[in-house]
Amino acid sequence: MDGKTVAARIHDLDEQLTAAGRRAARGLLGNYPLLGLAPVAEFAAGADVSAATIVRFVAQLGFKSYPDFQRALREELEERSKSPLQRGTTPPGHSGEAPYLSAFLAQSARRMEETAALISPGEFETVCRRLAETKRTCYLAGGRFTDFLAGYLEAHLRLIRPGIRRLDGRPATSADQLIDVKPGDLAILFDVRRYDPAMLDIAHTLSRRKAHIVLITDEWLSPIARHARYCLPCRTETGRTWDANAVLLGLVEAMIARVTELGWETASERIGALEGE
Amino acid sequence: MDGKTVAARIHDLDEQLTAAGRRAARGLLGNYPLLGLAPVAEFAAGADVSAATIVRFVAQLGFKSYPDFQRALREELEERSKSPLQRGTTPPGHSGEAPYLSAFLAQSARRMEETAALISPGEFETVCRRLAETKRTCYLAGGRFTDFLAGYLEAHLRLIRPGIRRLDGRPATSADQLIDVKPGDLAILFDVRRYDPAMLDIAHTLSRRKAHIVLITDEWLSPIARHARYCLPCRTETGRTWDANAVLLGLVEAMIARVTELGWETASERIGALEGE
DNA sequence: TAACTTCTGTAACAGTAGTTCCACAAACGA
DNA sequence: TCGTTTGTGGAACTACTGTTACAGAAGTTA
Repeated sequence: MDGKTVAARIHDLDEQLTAAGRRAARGLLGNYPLLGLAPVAEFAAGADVSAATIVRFVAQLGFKSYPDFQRALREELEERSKSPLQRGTTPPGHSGEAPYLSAFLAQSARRMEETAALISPGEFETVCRRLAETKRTCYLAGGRFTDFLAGYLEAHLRLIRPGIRRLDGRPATSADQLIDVKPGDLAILFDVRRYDPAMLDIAHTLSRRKAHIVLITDEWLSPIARHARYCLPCRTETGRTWDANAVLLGLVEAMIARVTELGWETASERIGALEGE
Repeated sequence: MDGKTVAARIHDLDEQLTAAGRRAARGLLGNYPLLGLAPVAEFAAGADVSAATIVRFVAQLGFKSYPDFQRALREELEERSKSPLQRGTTPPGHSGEAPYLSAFLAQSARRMEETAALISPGEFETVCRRLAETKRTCYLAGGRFTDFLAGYLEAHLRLIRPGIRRLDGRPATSADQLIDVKPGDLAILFDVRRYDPAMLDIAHTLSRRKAHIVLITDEWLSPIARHARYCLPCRTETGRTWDANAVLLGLVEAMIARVTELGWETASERIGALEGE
């Protein structure tokens, strides 16, 4: 027919799709283009709609029959395999306007890649190794918009190893929570700009007790950096009202993944217990 | 059947193949596996043999029917698209050990870009518009590993507009929290795999009360999708123990950014108040 | 709330695909 | 060279898949 990919056609329709049609579209885009190469019944089952809806959907895309649609998918797949450097799932042939979401996510993605250049691989590895050792207690804390990161990391680390303690942000209670800190204990602190004075206090205390601080921060570096033994900065700048904390979560997930690998003996049992709960 | 690829099976037969069978084999291997996904007649034409030969060839490979053979090819293709997750944009300048963090973040970045293709721009925009309207109450809830996302979104939305309510996960209390829900109210639910039954319950209740559900989920779609008016799926698959939830946070941040823009009159005052606090 | 419009799934239909049979052609052995 | 065996393609057959019509459900508007 014409040079448009099926995926592009789907995005062109977009608004014109009905509820069930949209489910079909999602199903296809979800595992593209394989679901479309299956028989109608299977496609329908996979997208949780009826076969009739699939046929209507395909007709709406501009194909005169289902086999016709499948042929287009196959040809598309053939083209793609011919030019191996076909990156990005969004071909540049997109018409006019730049979709807000694509642009935003692409920017976040770029920040994420830049972050890899910002952090020394060796430092990252060392931090993960220290986390995988179960001998020392590990403390976690975050500020106003980063506390949830501490929570996320805590939830996963608890599955992987014992000896995890999370500090809540209130200065009054944090003092109590820090009494047990021993020299050589690990503390992971999150602090991004509009840096939190309470976090700095905690860092001071930890430093005085000779804990080893791992700081996860932004490219401008929290004042805590002076007390930190390890420092993992992320590129968060967006030029908008809010910074990109998704990059921090990306780093956290990388840590979780690496620590899971390193402590797999311990972790696998514990995770297994979770699955069977 | 078994784990062998079709290509491997062909090589196993090899000697046992007849002249025409070999032509079929050559044709298939020539543009693998696309020719096998075509109808028999086309496969036959492409390999320059008769349709009957193709059927015999497929039977020889150990498949009990042609559709069965095609299913195997599709599954194989699916597997193949899952495995090259490791192909990081590894800069060649790095000697020695593989930079784990770079590879990981590159993968996350890639998932983020793919997510843009998965979500319809119009749907995203519509959801943001609805969020920027301050007339309706907006409810938020998340599951085990996604509750923090609801929390993050809540914290920001509260700054932008009034009428935000977060539901906690406990079934006992969630019922109480839902009594005030009015038809047309918005509810943003997070649910990723190992889908949370409690979330489904909440979705049921919301659906019964005619709330409009916005579902943020993974590419396999939570069962809540059936009740959702808007559905925003993210690519989270990593092939590792844990999925990539950073992508979800990326989406959430995009929503926050867009809603901030749309409701700037209201938002700027409120944010100003925060700065000066 | 009620009438209207639009959408969606079920079930019957029709067409096309995959399958099988049979006759012929080719290769091999006597 | 002839008979036998094996491989191959054409054509009829069958079964399944894609299609379509219809009725009920859902959503929308007054």
